[in-house]
Amino acid sequence: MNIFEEYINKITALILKNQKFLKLENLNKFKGIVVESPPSEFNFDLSCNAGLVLGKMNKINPIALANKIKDLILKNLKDFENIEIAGPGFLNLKLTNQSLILNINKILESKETYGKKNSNSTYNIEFVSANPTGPMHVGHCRGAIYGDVLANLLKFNGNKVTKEYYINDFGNQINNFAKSVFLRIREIKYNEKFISKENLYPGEYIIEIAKKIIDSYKSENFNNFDQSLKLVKTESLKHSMNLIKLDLKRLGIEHDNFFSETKLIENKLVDKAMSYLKKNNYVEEGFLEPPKGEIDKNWKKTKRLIFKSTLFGDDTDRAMQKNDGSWTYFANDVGYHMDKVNRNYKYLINVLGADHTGYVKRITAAVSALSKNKTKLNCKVCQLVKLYKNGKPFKMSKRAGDFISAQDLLNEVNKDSIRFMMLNRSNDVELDFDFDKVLEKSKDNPVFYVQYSFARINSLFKTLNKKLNDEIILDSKSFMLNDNEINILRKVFEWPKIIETASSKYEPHKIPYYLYELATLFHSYWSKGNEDQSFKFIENGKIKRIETLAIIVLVATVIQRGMNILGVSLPEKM
RNA sequence: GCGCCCUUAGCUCAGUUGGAUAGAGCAUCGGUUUUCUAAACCGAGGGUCGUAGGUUCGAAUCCUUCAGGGCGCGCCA
Repeated sequence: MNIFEEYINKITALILKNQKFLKLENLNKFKGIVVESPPSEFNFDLSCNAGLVLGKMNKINPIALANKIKDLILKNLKDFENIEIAGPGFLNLKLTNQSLILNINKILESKETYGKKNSNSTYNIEFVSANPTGPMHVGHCRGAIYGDVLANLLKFNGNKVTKEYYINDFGNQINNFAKSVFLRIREIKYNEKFISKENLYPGEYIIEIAKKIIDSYKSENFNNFDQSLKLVKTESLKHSMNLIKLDLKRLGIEHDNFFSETKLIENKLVDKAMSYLKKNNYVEEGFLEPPKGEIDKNWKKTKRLIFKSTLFGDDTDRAMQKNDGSWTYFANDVGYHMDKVNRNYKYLINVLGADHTGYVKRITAAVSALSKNKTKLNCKVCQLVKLYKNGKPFKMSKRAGDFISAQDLLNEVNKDSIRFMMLNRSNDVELDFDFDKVLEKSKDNPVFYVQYSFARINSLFKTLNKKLNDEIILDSKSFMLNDNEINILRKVFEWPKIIETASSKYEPHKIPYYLYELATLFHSYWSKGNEDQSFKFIENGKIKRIETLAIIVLVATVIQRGMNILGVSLPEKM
């Protein structure tokens, strides 16, 4: 249930029925008319801009029109005890106690599903897809959490979601990775000094992987790289994917499907995609202009297969083949996305890091071409994470191998804080992540703040010897909400709207913001009892007013739903 | 040179299908604990929404200009 939706429907139906009386010729499908919550200083439950919007369309004074609509509503709908015209022509509406009770009961009944925006579509979310040449670093965590929470959110609404990881286990970097492991094996086994070179991976984890391989293959001599390549490669990949999966698990993330680039090629999916695109004249042999950026001495103007991605909004056409005629990384990815398209998802989402911004247009173009514009690929880019420690920037350099891994982070900070903090920003702004702040147990740290409100609620129920899901019966004769309660209730009414915008725009960060605001209202109400005895909830071991209990259960319900979607735990006691 | 993102209080940021007096947290200053968890609460100060135009009853939000910051710009992955 969504109270705003409910009343916009009632009000627009009423206006439609009385179109002639209101002298409205143009309704334009009520575009732009909304019911929302008014700014808190007005002390009303709902606000509607019908007078403003329809007034403009029909050239009628908005305040006069709003007044007429007000009379109509009061005469025909019994839900409101008071309506006022405010500002340039807003209708501010106050619900009767009767309808407040009705709406509270609806939420109490819907509990598990409160806020759900019913939908039954299918989604594929590709996220993380970190190169399997080493463990995840902190930067990967942001996209990982973003993708995971997006999946939770879409699932909450009833969609089928596949969480997918594309393993780039093909190409030069994997060979370099295998070579690094091979040389470390030689170092351990034969005391050959490992000399770090440009294309090799220096990290400590390479040694760990080397040791594991030596243990598992005691009879192997590892004398010749070419001979050992296949073994070392598969084994190294297995171990580093395990490292990544372990990190993901510690973050509370589990993918449904791991898609291997090597298998993609073995199954000739790229060739299939290419022949499809050729048939439609989206790919043909040709020449490209040299790149505009840095000069590349390996660049050659030779004939090769070109994808005409400019037909689908890209800035330039893209090469599908390298100098030696083999497929480019992009061509492989096109093959992969052909497979995704063929799996018939309604929506495809790719979560990318900031360093892949330049990739968005071409892959989006590819999906348009592959699906004849039927499947929409949406690429969401997560901006950089800037690390701080003691308020000072913490630099990472991948080259020297001194980057901060997800493990380092997880060893210092618990998963709940990482998840909440990484989501506490819109994905398209840079995020400052301070190791120290995230460990603080105070209002600075929003995770604790929200968790604490839930712990307080639980402690209250413990004192009352009641359970959160015990039935609550409100008596309409004596029903009365105080200012704190009505403010909390109005916030609770907004929850479905938060879910709706967060999921339709793929902006999960709205959830932590909202939960923080809700927790603030609750803490504020709670603390009132410290200043004024009469605001204590409990007297002689019993709740003073049943309304208070109802409101508090609503808060707990929404916090549970919200934190569940965020994948952050809610201790009952802190 | 081009593309994407960003510019809102001293700091970090919410707020964009155009709406009411632009909001939080931190920091600063002042207050609250015999009684349901002070990991909390209450109060005060703090703004030319980067610049200049435009669209209209109305713009932080839409369009254009310019400036500043970030990321990227391969036939690497």
